[in-house]
Amino acid sequence: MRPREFDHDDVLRIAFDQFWRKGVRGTSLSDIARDAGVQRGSLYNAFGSKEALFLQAYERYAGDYLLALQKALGTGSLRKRLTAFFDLTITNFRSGTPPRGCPTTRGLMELGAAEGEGLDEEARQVFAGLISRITALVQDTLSAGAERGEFNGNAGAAALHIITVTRGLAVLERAFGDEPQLRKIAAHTIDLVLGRKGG
Amino acid sequence: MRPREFDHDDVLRIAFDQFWRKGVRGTSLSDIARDAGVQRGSLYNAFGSKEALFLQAYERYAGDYLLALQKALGTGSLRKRLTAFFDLTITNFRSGTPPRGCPTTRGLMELGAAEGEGLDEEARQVFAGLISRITALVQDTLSAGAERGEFNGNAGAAALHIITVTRGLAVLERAFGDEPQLRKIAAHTIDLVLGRKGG
DNA sequence: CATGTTCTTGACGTCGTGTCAAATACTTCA
DNA sequence: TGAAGTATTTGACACGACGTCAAGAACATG
Repeated sequence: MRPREFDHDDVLRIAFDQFWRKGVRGTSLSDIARDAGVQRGSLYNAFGSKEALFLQAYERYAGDYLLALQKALGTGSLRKRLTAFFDLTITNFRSGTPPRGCPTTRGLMELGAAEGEGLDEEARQVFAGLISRITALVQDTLSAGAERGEFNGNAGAAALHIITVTRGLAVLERAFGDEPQLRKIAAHTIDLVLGRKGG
Repeated sequence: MRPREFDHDDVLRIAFDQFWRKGVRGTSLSDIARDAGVQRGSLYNAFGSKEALFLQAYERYAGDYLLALQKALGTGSLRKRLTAFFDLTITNFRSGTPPRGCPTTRGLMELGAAEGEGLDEEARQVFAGLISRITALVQDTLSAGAERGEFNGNAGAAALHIITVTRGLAVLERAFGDEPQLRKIAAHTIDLVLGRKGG
């Protein structure tokens, strides 16, 4: 056994950074290889394909992202929690250091990756899994809020609604990039779901 | 002057159909050329690039789509109009004849097209323009409904909210493909915006 | 120190985009 | 009717990216 000359996780981080900054399509394995100081062939040997590499990098990110969301949803009044949730989501659209006019957002990266063919099905499932887990997180938060009398309504439906708005915001961000407006929409959504009390 | 041997609009239609079925990335100009019975070079001569061709095909589609939306938003009670609007939007996600497990939807095609680099900026603007026009349409409908007492609230904010949900549905459709659930979310959104009266 | 397994390396094949010059076909003007 | 001019078509070319493969290199194990 000959040991790897590079760190698996380092490459994953570097790859994700590139995918995020330049988009999946706009990032070649040569770019990643150069940045990571690794031969291109080694990447194929270690990960199999560009898409498999993306998937691993994405799943790694998804884990971190979920933890952050969980934290944001864990303190304060229900309204505060939801506000923090939207804040984190919107901030995340442009976190990092995007280049000139970069329209690529983490919030929709997986769509760019799946566009065309290839790992479509697998990327779809990974993405769907992330969405589901986020929805569950929000739903739990709403249910807990309901028990404290901060919300009355269908927690499942409301959570689904919130997640839908969240994904819609990602699309709008890509089209307009207007962050203040996104926050207005988010606030409005919270008002609608919570019934405007306290707003 | 030598006249073109193919019809500009025919090619646009054929190209859009391919883009829709296989995604922008998954469609090569060779595919379109073969389907249209045109030489690949002629496409470059006539349209400039794959992305320019996509943009023209997309703008053509956008015009048709807007007309259909306008029609859907034009009859019945406000609730009926919004329901028709969401129906058309959701149906449009999968209209046509997608191949096996096709995850590409018209609702997000432009994102796949813009992924990476190239015409990013231009595609973004075209997409943003379409979103804006749809938002205006919805807002007008809400304002008209408000005058008839069917809605009271901020028509602008509500329209933005609805459009956001719409784009979010497109993302969810891509992730889950579960149409019944999309319709539930749509109905819930209408309830939230209209205040659940009559539902 | 020999052996074997895995990783690395560089060359190759394929496909897709985009460019270019030469050939072609049509219009227009004489 | 015929010649000139112009835009289109055509096929070859260059380039970059993904993916494969065989040969060489480096390490663990006996």
